Amino acid sequence: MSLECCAPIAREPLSESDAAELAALLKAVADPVRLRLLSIIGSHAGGEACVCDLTGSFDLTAPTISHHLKILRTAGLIDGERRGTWVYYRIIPETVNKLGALFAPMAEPARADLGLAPA
Amino acid sequence: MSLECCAPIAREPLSESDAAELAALLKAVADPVRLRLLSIIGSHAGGEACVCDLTGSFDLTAPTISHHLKILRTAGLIDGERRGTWVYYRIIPETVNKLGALFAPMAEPARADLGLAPA
DNA sequence: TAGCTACTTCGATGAACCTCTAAGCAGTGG
DNA sequence: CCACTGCTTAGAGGTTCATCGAAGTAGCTA
Repeated sequence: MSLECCAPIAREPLSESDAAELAALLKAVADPVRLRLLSIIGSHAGGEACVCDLTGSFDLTAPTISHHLKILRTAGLIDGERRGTWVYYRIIPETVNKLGALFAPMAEPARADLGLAPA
Repeated sequence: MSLECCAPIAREPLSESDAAELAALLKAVADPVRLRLLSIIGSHAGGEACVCDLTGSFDLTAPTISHHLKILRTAGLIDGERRGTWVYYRIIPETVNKLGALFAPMAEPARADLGLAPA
């Protein structure tokens, strides 16, 4: 899937393979814990956060957090790097932008396209 | 959740309740079949499509398509209306736009915010 | 009324998923 | 070398989910 994968969702029918790839990406963010992980990492000072900054925000065990981070990393949404004792995660903006492009703002009525009503 | 629910994902940490609501919305689109259903409905002439226009595009039974349409409708992504024999579905743009706002384009480096280093 | 088509609801099955505990790996420091 | 902390991997248990066949509802037509 290229960086600029697909037209906005309502522009033209998605191919089966594009839909599969986008669905996999969306499944990675379709979880409240992972959504909050992303937002915490992305808004953290320096653009990155170590796992120790994350576990405190959840009533979950460390292995569970690690599991969610792995899913985000596998999906290409974040990248992790070990520096000494700690592992730091950072958002990969290109992947997030792909989702933004998919749901790019629609015109509200979406009916002008048809020549139905000039008014 | 208001129309303009949340700041972009990487701007500030999501609240637990916002994350839960957004995750529910994302789970509705995190499926290749539903993604294609949305794109077919949205790009169909007239901005709407009847179920009979949809089933032909999938190797799935009618109950399964109906199941996916119900999930999209429950999530507020589409709206259905019966006219005579057929049922027509239409995208609700406001809900789609909510997702677009969540993944609004990020600046690529995202490090200028810190005053860490101009160079 | 009866019959036909379009679509939805119901109930069941098998796969995928979130969470945990236990155990393993990496790095630091006595 | 041993102990300790930070994080990940492995395996298990309970829940959710996609899909199907069968049955139900809604509308048209004769």
